[in-house]
Amino acid sequence: MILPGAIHLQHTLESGQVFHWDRQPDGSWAGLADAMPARVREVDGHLAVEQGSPDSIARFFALDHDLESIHKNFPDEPLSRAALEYCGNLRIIRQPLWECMATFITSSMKQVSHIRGMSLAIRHRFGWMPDGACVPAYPSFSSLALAGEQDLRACGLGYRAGNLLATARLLDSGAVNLEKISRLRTPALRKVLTTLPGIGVKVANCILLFAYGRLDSVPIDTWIHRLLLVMRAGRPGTASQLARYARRRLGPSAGYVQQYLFHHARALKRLHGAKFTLDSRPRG
DNA sequence: GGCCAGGAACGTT
DNA sequence: AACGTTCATGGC
Repeated sequence: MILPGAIHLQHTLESGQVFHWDRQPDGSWAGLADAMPARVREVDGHLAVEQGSPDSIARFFALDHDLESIHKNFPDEPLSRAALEYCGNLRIIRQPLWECMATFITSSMKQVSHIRGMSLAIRHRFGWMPDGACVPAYPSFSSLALAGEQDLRACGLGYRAGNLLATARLLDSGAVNLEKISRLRTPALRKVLTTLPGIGVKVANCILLFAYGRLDSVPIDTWIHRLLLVMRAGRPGTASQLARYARRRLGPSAGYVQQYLFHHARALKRLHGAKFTLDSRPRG
C-alpha cells in the first residue's frame, strides 16, 4: 500500500531525530509505530507499507505536514537553500511523547551514534518485544521508574542516568501528564518541560519539535549554533539572542529549516571532514 | 592522549 | 542575567 505524501526515508530516519529505525538488507526500513512492528520502503518518493498499520505509520511519519508549503517558506538565504536542495522531502516525524523525551534526555554531550546505542541498550534491557518486531519497544516511564540507576548506567548513560530515572519517576507519580499538557501553547509547554530533570531549553525544543509537532521550535545545539553565527557573519550573541534571531530569520517553520540545516551540515562534514571556518562553540 | 559530542545543573560574579 | 565548572562515556 502506497501512502500519499512525498517523503525521503533515509534523510528522515538518519537525521538524528529518531534512533531506532534500521535499514534492512533488502532496502526496506524496520521500526515501530504505535508500538506495533512496521516495515516500510520508499517507492517513487513515497512511502510503501510492507508491514504494520498504515494509519499509525502515516501519523508517525507526519505525512499530513504540507511539505510544499513548508519548503516555500524556507528563508531566501544560501545555507538554507543548500540544505533544502540536499534533503528536500525530509520530514519531521511525530514521535511518541515519552520515547522522544527519554532519548533526548540521554542526548546531552553525546554523538548521534551514541544516542542510538544507548536507546537500543535501554530497549533490550528494559523494553519488550512486540510480536514480529525487529527491535524492542521503548520501556514505559513506569517500567523505568522501577529500574536502578546502576542498571541504567550499564546502558552507557553515565551521569544522564539519574536525570532519566528522576523524570521517569516524576511522570509515574502523575505530577506531570504529557498528554494533558499538549493543549498548552508552546511557550507554556516549554516551561513545563524544562521543569523536568535533564531537560533544558535545547532538549525541550527537541521534544516540542519531534513529538508535539511545534514546527516553529528551534533546538540550538553546537551545529546550529555555529551555523547561526555564520549567518550573522560571526557576530556573537547570547543563547536567547541567537534563539530570537533563529525564529526571525528561519521563518514560520523554523524547526523544519533547522533540521535541514543540521542534517546537511553533518553530511558535509562526513564528506569533507571540515566544519566551518568560524570556530565558536557555545558555552554554558 | 587530547579533544569533542544534538547540554543541564549549579555555583559564582 | 551572564559566565565557569562539573558531570560520564566513547570515537577519532
